[in-house]
This record gives sequence, C-alpha cells and structure tokens, in this order.
Amino acid sequence: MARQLKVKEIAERAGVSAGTVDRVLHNRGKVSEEKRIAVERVLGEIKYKTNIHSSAISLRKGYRLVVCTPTALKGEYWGAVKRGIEQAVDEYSDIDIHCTWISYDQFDIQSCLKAFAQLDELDPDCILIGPTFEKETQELCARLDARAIPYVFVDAMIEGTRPVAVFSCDQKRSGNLIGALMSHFILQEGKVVVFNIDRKGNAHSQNTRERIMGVDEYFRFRGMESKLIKSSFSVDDMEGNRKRMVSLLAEHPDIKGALVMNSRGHIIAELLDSLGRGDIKLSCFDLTDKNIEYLKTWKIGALICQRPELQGFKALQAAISYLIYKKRDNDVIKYMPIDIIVPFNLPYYKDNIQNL
Amino acid sequence: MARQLKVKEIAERAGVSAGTVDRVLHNRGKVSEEKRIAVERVLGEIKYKTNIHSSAISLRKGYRLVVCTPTALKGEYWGAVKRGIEQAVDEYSDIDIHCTWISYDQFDIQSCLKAFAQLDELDPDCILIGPTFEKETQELCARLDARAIPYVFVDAMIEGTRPVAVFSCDQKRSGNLIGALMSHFILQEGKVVVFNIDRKGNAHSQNTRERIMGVDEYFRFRGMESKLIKSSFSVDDMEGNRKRMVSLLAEHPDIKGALVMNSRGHIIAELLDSLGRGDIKLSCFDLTDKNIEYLKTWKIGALICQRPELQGFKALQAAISYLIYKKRDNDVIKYMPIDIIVPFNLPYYKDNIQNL
DNA sequence: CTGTTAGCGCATTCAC
DNA sequence: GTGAATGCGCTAACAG
Repeated sequence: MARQLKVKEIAERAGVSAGTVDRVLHNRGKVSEEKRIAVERVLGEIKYKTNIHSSAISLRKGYRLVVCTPTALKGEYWGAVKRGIEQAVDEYSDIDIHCTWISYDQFDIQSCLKAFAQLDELDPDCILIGPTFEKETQELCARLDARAIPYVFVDAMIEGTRPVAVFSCDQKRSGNLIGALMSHFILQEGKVVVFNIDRKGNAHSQNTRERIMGVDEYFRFRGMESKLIKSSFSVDDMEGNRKRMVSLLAEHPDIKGALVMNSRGHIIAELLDSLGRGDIKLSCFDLTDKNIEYLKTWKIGALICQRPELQGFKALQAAISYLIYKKRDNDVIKYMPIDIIVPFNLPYYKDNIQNL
Repeated sequence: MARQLKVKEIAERAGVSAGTVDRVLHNRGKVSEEKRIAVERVLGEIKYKTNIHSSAISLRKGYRLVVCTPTALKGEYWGAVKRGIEQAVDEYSDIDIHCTWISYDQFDIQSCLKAFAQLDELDPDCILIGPTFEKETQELCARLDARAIPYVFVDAMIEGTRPVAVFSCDQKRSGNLIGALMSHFILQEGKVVVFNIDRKGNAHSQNTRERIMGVDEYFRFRGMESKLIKSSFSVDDMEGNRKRMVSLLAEHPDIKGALVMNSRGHIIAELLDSLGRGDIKLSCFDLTDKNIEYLKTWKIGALICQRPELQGFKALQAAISYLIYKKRDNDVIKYMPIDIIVPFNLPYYKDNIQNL
C-alpha cells in the first residue's frame, strides 16, 4: 500500500493549487465545476484522510461553548458528565475552547426555565444540553434553531428538535434489563415496587418514562404484570418518604423487591435499611457516590449505568468536530452501552481512567 | 486563567532559545546547568503542556511494530483485540506505523515457540504480545530485554518480565463475579461444573488459573465449596467431549450449572443443548460470535467480558507513546472494566463504535 | 474563482 | 552548548 498523498500532491495531480483542493475537501464552495471534478477524480483514485494534527494546528480559532445541564455535583450523575466534558476540553487543549457552565435543578421546572432564559442572552458557537423537561427544551431548541446556534444533547433525546448529536442510552432496554435482573432476585416469590421521584411542576422525565415502559414490558412478557406496584418519593422530604414507605409496606406485605427508576436509589436503600427491611432486594441506576456506598454493603444489589463520563466526553468532541467541519452525522443518536455493576466489578468502573 | 505559553515564549522569558527549551523539556541533555535551571524556573511558574498536534507533525518518523498474539480470527476474542489495534493504527495514521502480524495456536505450545522464534529474527521498534504460556514468554522477554526491544502485553501480565505496559483484567475478580452470578442462577439447588480446556504441552494459562481461583474463593466464602466439580474438554475432539459430558452428568445427576473459564462456552452450550440439558445454567467469558449466538437464545445466561478491542487499542497507543517519549508509566498494569453481558444489553456492546 | 503565501507550534538540523 | 533556520501538512488571508 502506497504512502498517502498530501494536499500539495493531490493539487499537482489535479492540475490545481493546494487552496483549491482544500476548498473541495471541505466543500467551502467557490470552486468551478470543472476544477472540482478534477480534484474529486484524484480523490477517488487514492484514499486521502486529512492529517488531524496539521489540521488542528492550522485551525487556530477559539470556540465558545455553553454547557447547560442539571446541577453537576461531584459524585453524582451530572458530576460524571461534567468530568467527561472537562476531560475532553483538557484533551483538546490545543484547540482554544472556552466553556461557560449553566445549571438548573432537575426537579424544578422553574429553575430550568431560568437557566434556559440565560442561554437566550448568550451567543456561543455551540451548546451542550442535558435536557430534563421535554416541552421546555423543545421551545429552547426552536429559539436556538432560529438563531442558528447548534446544540448537542447529553443523556437524552428530545423529539421535535434538531441536535447535532445525542449521546444517550436505550432507556427502554435499560428498563427491560433492570426488570429482568429483579425478576432473578425475587424469583416469583413476591411483588416489586417501582419507585419514581416527585417533581415540581411537571411529570416524569422522558428517560424515566421510557425506563418504566421497559420494566412493564418485561414483566408483561413474563406474565408477571400483577407483581408490579408503582410508587414515588421526594428528594428532600425524608420524613414524608418514611411515612409513605411504612404505609406502602403495610399495605403490601409481600413486597420482595424495589426498583428505583433514577439515580436516587440510595434514598430508598437508607430508608429500607432503617426500617430493618434489608430483605427487600433493591436495584437502581447510575454509579453515584451514594449508590456506591450501598452497593458495597450489598444493600443495593446491582446498578444499571450508562457511561456518563463518556457521554460528556463524546458530546464535547461532537460539538468541536461539528464546529470545525460543519458536518452532521447521519446517525444523530449515539447509544452508549448499558453496564451492569455489582460489588465485584465495581472497582474497575469507578474512576477508571481506562473508561475515558 | 491565562493562555498557555508556547516554547518560544518560554525561551524568551528564560533568556534562551527555543532549541534549549526543547532540550530541557525532553531532557535530551547537552544543556548547561545554568540554562537548564533558568528554563525550569519558568516552567515551574506556568503550566506548560506540549501541543500534541505540533509535536506529532514535527516528529515525522516511522515506527515498525510487531504484533504477536494467538490467531486472531474474526468474531473471536483475539479478533477483537486485533480490531482494536487496527483501529488505533488507523486513528494514528498521521504517524507512520508499520505493523507485522505473527500469530500462534494458543492451545499448542510448539506453535507458540515457533512464533517466538520468528520474533528473534525481526528487529522492530516495539512488540505487542498476547501471551499464553508463562515460561516461554518469560524466556522471550529476557531475550527482548537483552536486545533492548520494548514490549507491551495485551490480555495478561507475565511475572518476571519488564513490559512497557500491560492491558488486562483482574482475572480473579472475574472469577469471583462469574461465581457469584452462577450462585444466583442455581440458588443452592445443585452443583456447578467448572470447565477448562485441554492444552497441548502445557498447563492452563495464567488467566484461566486466576479465574478458577476466583470462583473457588467465592464458593469458599459462601461455604459452598462442595458444590464445585472440575472438568475439562477439548477444542477439537467433539466426540470425546460428548462422551465425557455424558458420563459426567451420569456421575453427578445434581449438576445445575456450568462455568466455562474461557471463551469456548459455546462448545458446552451446544453439547448441553444436544443432550437436552438446557436446564443447566451456563456462563462463560468473552463476547465472541459463537457465544453471542447462544446468549441470544438464552442458552448461555451471561458473558463476562474484558474489552478486548479497548485493550488492543490502548496497547498500540501505549507502544507509540513510549516510542515517542521514552517514558514508562509507574502503573504498568492497566485494568479494564469487567463487563456483564446478558441478552438485554448485548446490542450496545457488540460492534458498538462508542466503545472505541 | 484561483493560486500564492504566510503562518500554526514544535523538533531537528547545522553552523557557530 | 547554543541559537537560528528550516520543515512538517494544512488552512486562511490576500492578491489577482
């Protein structure tokens, strides 16, 4: 296999200049039909791939990005996403990337609206969005589309929008999976509560809804629908949670398992623990510090995770690559693997630099 | 935070030339004590990080690598490792990397010796080794050390050698994990056979031994050692396997589960299937095409995997980075995550480009 | 439209 | 030892 030709050599072969080849390569226009064809002919004969290094080094332009996600606390889900983004910024430090961070309370729609209003005031090259509320995000995106500001979603797709890319998981599959795991744990012996979180001013997030559909689907498939009980809890009212839990357990003495459809399983773990109901098998989503704590002591049986760092990393990467090459990939939605984490494989997921 | 200084600016501040700064940065020597200190002082004040792009572009040198692993068939474990390596070569195509591939039969020690003998004839810049036989690999490495040829291990560490880096999994943990999974499947009801593979001219590989230790450890921990039965099978004598299996099952009618300590679980799956013993729960290692086939039909319950593509990718990366910067990382062994794959999360592991 | 040219930041000559 | 000069491959700016 021959050495790869360089721009200059392609230019020679096509009887044009390097500048023209560059214009054709990145279809920046301003090339006559004739010359374009000449260049494309040469390009067709060989396999050219632009040298990312030379490219990056010549492209000495800065990019202003805004990242808008639920509050990214260290050790929580969005903290991991943030880490991934920061890691990517760091890795791309040769490109001058300036990030502005804006966050909102994912359980409070007003807070989200306020954050989105801030976005309207800014004029970045691209926005990374961690969406929660469907309608509000659609409205934001309509405004961004109008202003021709591209955006990338992390964690979830929002229908009716036109993102450059989306990094997420197949949430329904996650639901199937956690349902299947739980059915193994409880073994037809009793019932399973499916917990959700109370939100201010809006229904469940898209992701949560899809996960629940996945659980339902699995239990229906197994002919065990009647074993599912639905309930919810609050992220801040612990006393209320306790009361609800006590009456729930009284009402359904045959509860053997609990699924929390988001990352707050640790709240239920603590509650069950304090009520002396460690016999109830528990499983939830995401490798957060608090979940890890309960996973280690087997109070959470398994965690279903979706590579938040990688999502953040790839999202930043996608934004930059779009800004540089203005190319949209055909497959907008990129699915991450769904990881199953139990105490034994925990150490090699947590903080593992190999995971990017 | 201020913009990062460039070599030229550092040179100015230190009152030296760019050349000198470069010599200090990569301690290539030939710098007077005095100037070195001046440069290091400036370096201490700021945070300099060399621009990998400019670096890569200036460093216009080619590298000759040799990859020596068990035969890398598509759809099998080593095929995945190969894919990862090729992917990395592709990604680094700006650097001129030339790979020579040498393979051996992992179940035949003579074949391995022959491959290693070939290595002695070559004079590459670095070798990527997928080791199987411990003593033979140690001997090879001693010769490589003598010839000052650096090497990287993929898949397993071999004690008594000095690799630049090793990409592997904590195999004992994998054993713990598969043991724990199996104990969930069979639920104290019956016994578990642990299968291994017959090898020509040597005992089990290091990885296999560690995995078995992990299973033993877990069952001992649970006070269930008596439930384990050890057996083995051949990769090519199917008729012999069938006979052995029949007599094994006759001897132990209470077998409820089977663990295969390598990637050849599909052989046992097929055998059990043909014997009408689909009731025996089966689990093994690695996401190979044949295992996937049985996983999809639930004839294999779960696969334990160790990111072979990523291992290959990182190994190539480590080799190049060592060749360029001559720096050895302190943590030679890099552990990959241990993935649990069941039918539900299979699609997002298999061929998922997001996994690198 | 098109060709020429001047860098980008670093590594490596090669004189001094 | 040391600095100045050159080039890597690509892109952007500019003159025509």
